[in-house]
Amino acid sequence: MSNRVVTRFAPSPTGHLHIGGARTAIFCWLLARHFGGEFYLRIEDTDLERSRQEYTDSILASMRWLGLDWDGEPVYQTQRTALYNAAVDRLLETGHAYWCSCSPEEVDAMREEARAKGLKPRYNGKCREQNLGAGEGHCVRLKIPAVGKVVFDDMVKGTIAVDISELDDMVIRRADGMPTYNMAVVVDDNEMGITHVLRGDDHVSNTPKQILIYEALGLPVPRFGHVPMILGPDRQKLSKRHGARAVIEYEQDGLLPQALVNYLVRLGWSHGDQEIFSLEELVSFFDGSSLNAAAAAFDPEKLQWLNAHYMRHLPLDALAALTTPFVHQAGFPQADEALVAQLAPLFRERASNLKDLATAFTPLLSDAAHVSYDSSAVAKALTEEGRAHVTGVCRVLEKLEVFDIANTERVLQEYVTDNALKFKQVGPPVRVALLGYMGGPHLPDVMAFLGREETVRRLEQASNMK
RNA sequence: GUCCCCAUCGUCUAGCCGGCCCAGGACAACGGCCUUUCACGCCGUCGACAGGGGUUCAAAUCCCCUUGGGGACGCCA
Repeated sequence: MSNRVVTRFAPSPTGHLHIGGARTAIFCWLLARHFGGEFYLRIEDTDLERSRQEYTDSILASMRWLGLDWDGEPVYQTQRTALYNAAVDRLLETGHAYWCSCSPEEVDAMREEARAKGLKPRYNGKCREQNLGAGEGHCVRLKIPAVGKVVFDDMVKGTIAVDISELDDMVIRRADGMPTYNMAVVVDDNEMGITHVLRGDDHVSNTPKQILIYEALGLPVPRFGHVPMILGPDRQKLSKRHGARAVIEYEQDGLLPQALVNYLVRLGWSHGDQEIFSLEELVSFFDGSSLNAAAAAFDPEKLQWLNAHYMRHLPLDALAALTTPFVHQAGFPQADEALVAQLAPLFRERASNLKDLATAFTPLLSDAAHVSYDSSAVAKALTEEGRAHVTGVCRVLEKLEVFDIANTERVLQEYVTDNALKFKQVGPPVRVALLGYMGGPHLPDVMAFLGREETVRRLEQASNMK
């Protein structure tokens, strides 16, 4: 017996990859990578109505973006009906399953009746001993044991026991011949050699059902682990109201994948007091323990903080490469990576995502005529006196031979000293004249970037304002 | 309604096979320092063991109940 670890992530392609799914994918991936095992992808596309190829593509793209590589080719459930049917037939042959002719309406009535009595709504086993054969509208049900308990040791929640009286003879093959979810999952997990099933909390009640199928089939039962769902900031179920939820949306907002991964992993898992983890560290630390059994609320602010952290620590060329598309999107299609690499250092500590970073470049990339001036900043800084200083500074700057950071800084300082001023009197008006708002990078950095000609143009433009 | 799961600062969490915890870290908030603005960085403040019973010399840590939250009860996945 080897103790290899094989995990899988099994999304259904009915939407983009959401952060909840992304987190369980990350956990599964980490578990497999930590133990040097395998990680597979299975597309659960048996719901023909809602499944779409574009969503499969989107999910795979998000997985790649997050850096989660999978082994082999993704498995598609719609291509494996033969496998499921063989298993159902086997169950029929061994007497572990039976044909059922009850209509959905009849079953509904049974459930209603049970509920009315204060019991768990269940199918009452009407066709169980009928020995029906295949027939129009007949489905196949699993014949579950009459009494007993299903017990399993959950990796995150510990021992979970459910009495069989809580379960009923579930449908394993629909009247249309397609296997039901629980049936397909068991067949696939077994066939794919999955040893550890890590999935969302919402599946705990499916687990006893699946275990019953494993047992009827005489198959080894894998290890299960159910991670709690992610709640919204208001501790309610995560929904559209809570803003971006799909991984692709975070990507479009300019988040770094390592920040999202780091954030998501820390939601429900911890390693002492450590907050920042490289992927390598995660792989070495994550062994499936230390998973939190309680649900966690999603905190956009902490995500933002993490993202800002990663942006500050990214090598400049990498940051520039990632930011450039956002700069194009912000309306400057001519900007290249070299230009972005010049700008990024001036703003990277003031932005918490790539999109904001790119947007922050706007005043420097626009020409003088298109700088947008913040009216309250103008009112406050470009007073008559302020404009006089702007003019004064302009006069000395236009004479500067070498227009670089050191020289502009020196000249600016000299202007202040020579005129017995305080920097506070000069800095703000010049800043607003150059950028249009209060805030942003150091003035010499801004001037050096703009160059003498553009700097002078802006200063003159501001001197003549009003 | 029935069953299952969960419960430490506003949030993520450490601690949880009992004593080192009048509970530690991080985000946020607030205050300060740095500073040519904004930001970064640094320092500090505020802030929690849901409630009640047990067990024990000793409980955030073990047990029970209550309350609160979540999930599931489909021929969806």
